[in-house]
Amino acid sequence: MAMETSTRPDTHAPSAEGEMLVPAMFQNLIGYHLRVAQETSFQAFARAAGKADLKPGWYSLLTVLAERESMTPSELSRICGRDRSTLTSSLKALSHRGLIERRPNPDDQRSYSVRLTENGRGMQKQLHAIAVVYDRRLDEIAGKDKAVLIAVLGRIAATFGMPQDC
Amino acid sequence: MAMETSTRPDTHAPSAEGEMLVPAMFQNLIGYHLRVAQETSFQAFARAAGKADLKPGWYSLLTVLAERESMTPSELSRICGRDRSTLTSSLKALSHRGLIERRPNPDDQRSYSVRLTENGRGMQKQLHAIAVVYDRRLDEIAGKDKAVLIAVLGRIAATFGMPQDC
DNA sequence: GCAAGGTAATTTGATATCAAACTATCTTGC
DNA sequence: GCAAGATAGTTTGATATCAAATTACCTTGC
Repeated sequence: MAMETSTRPDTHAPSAEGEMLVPAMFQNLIGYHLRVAQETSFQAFARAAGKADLKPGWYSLLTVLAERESMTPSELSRICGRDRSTLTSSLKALSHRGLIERRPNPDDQRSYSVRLTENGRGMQKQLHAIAVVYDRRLDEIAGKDKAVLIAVLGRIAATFGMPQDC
Repeated sequence: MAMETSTRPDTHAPSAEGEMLVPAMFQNLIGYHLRVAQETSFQAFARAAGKADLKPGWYSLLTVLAERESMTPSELSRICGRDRSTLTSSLKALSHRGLIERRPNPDDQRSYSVRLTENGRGMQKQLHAIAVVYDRRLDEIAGKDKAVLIAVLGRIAATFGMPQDC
């Protein structure tokens, strides 16, 4: 079936049973392959991070914060593509653990801004290191097709990532 | 930067604000683009399905069942890549709504098999129709790169989708 | 200046998910 | 046969997510 698995075709029983044979109806659906690839690779990252007692879900939050002096929850929500109500609890946890700090916005009593603490920056760096390791494997897998892959994925995100309707 | 966006560079204000500008640190990470592309495109499908009062999460379950006379929950779990405990509640809901039926396995009292009912088959067809519509847009976006895309995604899934360790 | 409507964050409620503990049953070794 | 261990499914507990409702504050039109 083409697709040379390349690495060790016989050690530690890699074939076996579980390999998740693709249902025929999904065979030709990009969405299916996209989903499976994303889920499996993210779970690998999450397992590695979890083993080091790091919360994989915090990675993007911390990273986005690492690139800006400070942001409001709503800005973070837009950039990370998570609902504001989701961020409420994440930010509560991050702040509880001293990874971020909040400070009131003097111009708007409803709002506040968050920024990384030193600890938060440290955790971001650790998570980023793990992410980079996993992404190197993705690089190898993509090989010469990396640029095409990223371009296509970018177009998908741009097309479907619009506000609501279309 | 190569990657001719091709389609309408100016109509209906595509730039605007919300476009989720990619954080610099993620720019070169395949995993990031993979995640965003998957999430946005799946959400589009889920919204469309939800509007028709169909549960998008049931799609893969029903589709897998549509291709086999019957299966046990454990087999479904392996094929769909969901934990067995997750399936317990899904199957309860599906069966509650008359979309599947369970029948005891005479050879093993612990187990049972599930199969689609006529209604279940109908719902699968409706969901599949919606999925196909969305996938046609993915096809357009991928264009000539579709084969490469699917191949790379397949390799990613195969690499990371192994049992546990490596 | 004040009422009407908009916006920021939170709370609440629903769903999906996994992992670990549990129950019931089956299989194996002896 | 029967005890020990494996397996099928479920339950329980934790987390992540969204959507809708809520509260507090801001902005605008007049």
